[in-house]
Amino acid sequence: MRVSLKDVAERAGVSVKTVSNVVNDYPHVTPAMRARVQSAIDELGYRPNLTARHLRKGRTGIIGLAVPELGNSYFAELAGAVIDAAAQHEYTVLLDHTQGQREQEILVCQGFRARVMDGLILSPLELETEDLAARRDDAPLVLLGERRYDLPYDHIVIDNIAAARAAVRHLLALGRRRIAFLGARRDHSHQPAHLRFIGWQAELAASGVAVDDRLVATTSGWGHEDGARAMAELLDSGERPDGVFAYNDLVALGAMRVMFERGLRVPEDIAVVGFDDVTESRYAAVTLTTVSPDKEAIARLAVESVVGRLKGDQNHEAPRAARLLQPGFTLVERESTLGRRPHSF
Amino acid sequence: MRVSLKDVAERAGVSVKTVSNVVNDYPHVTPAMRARVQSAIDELGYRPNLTARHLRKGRTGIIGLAVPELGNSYFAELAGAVIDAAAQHEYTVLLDHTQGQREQEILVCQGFRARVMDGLILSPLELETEDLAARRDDAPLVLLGERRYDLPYDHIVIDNIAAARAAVRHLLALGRRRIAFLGARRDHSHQPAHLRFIGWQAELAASGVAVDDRLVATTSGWGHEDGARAMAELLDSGERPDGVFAYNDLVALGAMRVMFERGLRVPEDIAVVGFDDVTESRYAAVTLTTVSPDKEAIARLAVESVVGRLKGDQNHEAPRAARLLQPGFTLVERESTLGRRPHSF
DNA sequence: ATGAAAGCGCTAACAG
DNA sequence: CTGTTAGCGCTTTCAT
Repeated sequence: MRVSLKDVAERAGVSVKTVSNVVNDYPHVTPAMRARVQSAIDELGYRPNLTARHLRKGRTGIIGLAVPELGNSYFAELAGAVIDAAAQHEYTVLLDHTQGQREQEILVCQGFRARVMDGLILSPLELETEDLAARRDDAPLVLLGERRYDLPYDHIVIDNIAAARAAVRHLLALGRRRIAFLGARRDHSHQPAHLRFIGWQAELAASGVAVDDRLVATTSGWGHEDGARAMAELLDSGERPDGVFAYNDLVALGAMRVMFERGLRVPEDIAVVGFDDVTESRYAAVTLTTVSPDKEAIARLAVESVVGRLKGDQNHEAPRAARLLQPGFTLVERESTLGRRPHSF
Repeated sequence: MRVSLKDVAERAGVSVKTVSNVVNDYPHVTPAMRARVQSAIDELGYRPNLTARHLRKGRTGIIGLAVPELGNSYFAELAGAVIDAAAQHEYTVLLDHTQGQREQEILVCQGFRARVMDGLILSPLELETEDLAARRDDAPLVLLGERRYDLPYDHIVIDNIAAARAAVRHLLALGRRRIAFLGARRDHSHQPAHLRFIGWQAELAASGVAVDDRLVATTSGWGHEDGARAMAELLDSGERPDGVFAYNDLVALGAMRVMFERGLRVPEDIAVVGFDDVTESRYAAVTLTTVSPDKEAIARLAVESVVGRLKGDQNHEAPRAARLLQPGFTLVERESTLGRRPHSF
């Protein structure tokens, strides 16, 4: 059987409390006592039972992170950053993926298999305001990404409209006029992908370029395959854009694959801009120009939000008002818009 | 404050046990009783405290998964598969990344911030046999990947030598004779990357092709950047392979980027084979021929191994002997060896 | 500075 | 079929 505090106490001939003090680095313990207890701990190979500690303290030291899809490297890279940021605060991350399904997102934010998590970082795709409003769980929740909800939760997201406009502006500056948007939802008056779509529209309008609905390609998801399919359909319909702004890098890369297959040159025939700046984009045959959100900042802010509220609870402070935090982004210009650059390697 | 079983019991005018029975779907409860208790639960918005349950039952329902790097989509995709497989057994996954650092791998397998995990799935890179032998934690552990340890832990790994040989055989069949290996470690008599390297050597030798050490490029890691750097160095050294077998897809893709930059055609000048079959490889400008391990099988077997041992403990069964499980793999032949194929889109 | 005892919320014997 | 009770291993008053 496992060795408990009591076993160590018996072995060292002291009380449990003393052992607990040593384990938790309590200030007032005589060095001699500490040494005695420590050796008992070592001899018995004692390891504290975190579950018991958690029950007692009411906190588990675990925060949840729920993203749509780990196969999308943006979320994988973000998850890595969150794990690291959490570790800085001595928190562990429980990772879940929702496949972008509303049901799964609801389950996660209701804390379904939770109550193990002190707090939750959620990157929703299909979740509706009403779902979130119906949330019973009182653990701190912070939202990530483009979807907006008018509810008192911290929300961390870059300025998607500004970022999209910067991307489109870049294409316009290159002289492109027939700029397609890849990755809208069927109902584009709605979330998600809404803001990037709006940004695309706004920038075109501001530059006096006609907004052509035939240049908007909808997708069901946002992976390579969706981008490829959307691009193929667009081309099959007879449209011939000279620029493409994609919902994200994966969609952009999938679309580029189709362009290559059909003998279209990037950027000569079609210039392409993505969104996310995943590692893959830096190593594509034609490197991808893309909006690069500050992932570390996003991760850090998300963790700080959750941890901050947790600390607040603990100190019986009045809850802070919900905040909208906007980390920065940059437009990284690469070959898919600028053309062949000098060798990097 | 949170509502507990006791509160519900008072409200419903029954004992805690009865409430517990209802919550746990105990068979022998009268429908009337069940209804009464259920409504009390609903009114109070009761949610069971899992931590308490865990303490009581000695199990947390959480298994850990530690991979080197989430940014590598192979591991991200694998993690997704493990999460799904675990969910089938009603387990939740705690994900960690070790950055392929020995220290971190040791910490994880010692169950450092653990005791929260009932079991652990670890994909080690630098961990040594001695580290593992020194493990005190008695939670079930299953190992993933190429590294072998002569210790009584289940190990799940495809036949790397056979897979590497199949890859090299494919290149040889295409008439290539100067086949480079990208991604060895400085000390190639050693793990990891050992088996794939051995397979490369063995297949060349078996075909009577000279094994040329100058065609072996070492890397420090296994990302795009490592592949790019290794390929650049190889070419700078004046070598001119006609085939490349890379440790993994990311290394292969990184190397291909360099080939494109230098005007080398794939596969005409250099045919390339990778390893892992990440999604990205199917959408590259030149799609990548690669060894495709059965990720779902790996995930399923890993979870079943851990869960099986957990069940065994519970039933006081004698522990099963450690097993070596080898899921299958296939060689997926694409453009990087076969050349331009008919359109997919 | 250390010890004794209570109890976090739950499940599992054991009664009834 | 339902109630009583004793802990799971730990932290934490409250004493000393």
